[in-house]
Amino acid sequence: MFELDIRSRKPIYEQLVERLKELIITEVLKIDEQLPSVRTLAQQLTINPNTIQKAYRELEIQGYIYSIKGKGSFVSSANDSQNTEKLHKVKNDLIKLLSEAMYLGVTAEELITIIEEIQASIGGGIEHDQN
Amino acid sequence: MFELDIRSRKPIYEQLVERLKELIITEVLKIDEQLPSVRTLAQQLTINPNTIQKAYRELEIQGYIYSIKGKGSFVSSANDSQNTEKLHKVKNDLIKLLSEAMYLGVTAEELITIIEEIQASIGGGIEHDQN
DNA sequence: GTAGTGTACTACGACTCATAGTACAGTTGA
DNA sequence: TCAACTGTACTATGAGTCGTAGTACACTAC
Repeated sequence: MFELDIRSRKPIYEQLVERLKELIITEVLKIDEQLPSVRTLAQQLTINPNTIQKAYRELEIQGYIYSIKGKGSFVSSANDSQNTEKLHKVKNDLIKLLSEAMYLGVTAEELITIIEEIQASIGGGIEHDQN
Repeated sequence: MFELDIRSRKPIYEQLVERLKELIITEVLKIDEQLPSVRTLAQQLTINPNTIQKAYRELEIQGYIYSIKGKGSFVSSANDSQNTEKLHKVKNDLIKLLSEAMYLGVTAEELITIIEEIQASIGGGIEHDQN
């Protein structure tokens, strides 16, 4: 489920944040699904529970999960009021990355194909839920 | 030209790398154009020349610039053999970010519009050069 | 020879990260 | 009511990274 790259410059808690975010976005983890507990995941990954807690806290701040003392941590629904600010940041990052991709030779057509592939794998599911 | 966010968690040299990369990608800095020298830019930004050198070295590793001892640092042309590996990384990052954007409610149409806008501002220039 | 250029190294202090350890608050089920 | 789970928060410590100051070498151009 998780592959931590201990030798990466990227902090372990950030790798966790990214990986969990991916699992939520790709709907491997569903809304209201419970995440592994801080202690359980720490044991599984052989890292400190505080490190897990730091990742979970960041995900909560970004609105991806919610936590209840005594019960656990769960996946949030996507429509969160925080998202407008986060959306702005994601769009800014996207513009930079898309520019870089095009600078490196990726065509607009290739990029559009990537978007369509993503839409087919997750976008359709979201639209289906909205019916 | 540069705005460094001293309070950012992001290291200064990484901010420099990103900003210079943007200037190269958007063709504010042109191929073979000389960058400010390490010492000059350090003075302008009131930071250490070693910090500048670190940023310039990273840009050189990524293939965006080339440096000549005694002469200076210059913008590389885009078609560099390293780019296939970097392209792969950029594509992977893009897929994640595009997925996140769509998860947050950005439609495929909006994303395509963004791509077209980028293409209009820099892509056209690149295609023009290829004529 | 001077004045510019890049490059590399050491040493140091500040900061971040991950850890170990501990403790408190809450929930649930027996 | 208690045990076993859950989340949350804190301190202290060591390791690693970052940016700095300082220094020195190699190169180019005039």
